[in-house]
Amino acid sequence: MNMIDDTGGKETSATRTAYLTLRDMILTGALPAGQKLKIEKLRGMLNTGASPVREALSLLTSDMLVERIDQRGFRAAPANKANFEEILALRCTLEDLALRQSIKNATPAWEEQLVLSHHRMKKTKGKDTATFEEAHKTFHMALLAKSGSPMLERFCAQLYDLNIRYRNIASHNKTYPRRDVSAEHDDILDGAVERDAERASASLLNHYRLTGEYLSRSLE
Amino acid sequence: MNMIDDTGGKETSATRTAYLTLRDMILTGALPAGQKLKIEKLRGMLNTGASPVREALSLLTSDMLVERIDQRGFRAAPANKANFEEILALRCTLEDLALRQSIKNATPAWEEQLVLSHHRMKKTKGKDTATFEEAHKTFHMALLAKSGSPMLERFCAQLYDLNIRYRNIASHNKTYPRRDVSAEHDDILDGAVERDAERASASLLNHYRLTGEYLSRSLE
DNA sequence: TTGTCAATAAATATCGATATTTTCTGTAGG
DNA sequence: CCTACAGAAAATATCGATATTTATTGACAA
Repeated sequence: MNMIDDTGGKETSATRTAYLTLRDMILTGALPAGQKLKIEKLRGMLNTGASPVREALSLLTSDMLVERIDQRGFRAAPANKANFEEILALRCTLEDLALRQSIKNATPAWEEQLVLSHHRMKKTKGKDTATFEEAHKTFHMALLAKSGSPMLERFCAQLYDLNIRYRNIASHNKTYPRRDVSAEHDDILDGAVERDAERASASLLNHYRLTGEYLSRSLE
Repeated sequence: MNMIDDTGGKETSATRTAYLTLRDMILTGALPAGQKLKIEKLRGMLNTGASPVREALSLLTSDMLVERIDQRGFRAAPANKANFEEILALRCTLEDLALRQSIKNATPAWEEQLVLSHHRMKKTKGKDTATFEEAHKTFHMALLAKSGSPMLERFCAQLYDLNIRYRNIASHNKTYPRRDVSAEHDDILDGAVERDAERASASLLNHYRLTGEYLSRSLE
């Protein structure tokens, strides 16, 4: 089979590769919201067959990143202000819930994982965006990791990604707000480590709403 | 092409047919929880090709009814007590939220749709289970229809189906509880129509928890 | 001009055949 | 007696080729 990877070391299926690539392209905006996703074209980009592409797109449906219309193909999920605000509101509700439960179920291991992922996130400060984004997500998910409800965590992760997508879409407008995001993260961490649900939750929601308000404005 | 439907009137794709059939089989328990879903076998059952089957299974992943493990196929989502209780808890949280928002956004049209779907549900009392179940779901979803958040409604619908699945799985144990489900529905409806969020929500959660407790016991 | 409809072009959906990978099984070595 | 491993069998994943469906175009009649 002919995959670009002639360095020898690939271990994953064509479907998975296509899934990850397409996912990334939609999240970063390389594939614009609402755009028709034609199999032939994607098949060319990823140089793979039609079946893996179709399957990857079907899978992306779960993440609400792709819409499927029977008999007339796939398209990148649309993006608009209302949808963004819906995501933000849901996220606040669900993460608040998950965070409080996590604090209730807190263990030393959880706490240490928190400190660790927070530290690692800080270390990525200078590096490229993708590296930071990954560490950032890891930190936020670590906060929820003891909610005791895998499904709730899954919902949160899904909403997190959708939110990132809007961040990427909006970041074309260059005016970026210069607030102290790092301090906000510290607050959340401190609240969680001290098992102070009120403080942790307030910091978290504040963190989301500040970004949210800014993004919302750039989506007019 | 050779589809069983020789009455002439089919309008839907093979993938969609496969999706609906498989979905139903998993929800009713015809395909037991945790079971390996072999393409060849399913291809035989549905007499269709491998592609529609694969695609249907990928789609069912969204509904958390099927698990996909890269390179080693699909299986029906597992079922156990912990998962059931997780679903129940999430459902209570999310539907409570959605119902309160719906009442806040209530309109005459919503109210009338509620009365209508409730009436229709009552009329299915004697008929077969499938007919009742459909009307029952319609009524419950109508309650949430004005939440203002399509994604929230989608989550609720998803959880609703997962719950039904457990009902079907557990119903093998014949001892069915004889409570007045009809009265419970009336309570919810009354609360909603009178825009009494407290009452409606309390009735709804009571309704879920009563069934939940029973089901939980039969899942030992 | 404008709307309708057939012919054409494009894209999706599906099939059947292989290539790849995983799982199973029995055997030889420790 | 168990463990590791080669070979066979089974199942998944993928390809390339068609059948079907939807979208487009352009001619013709109102």
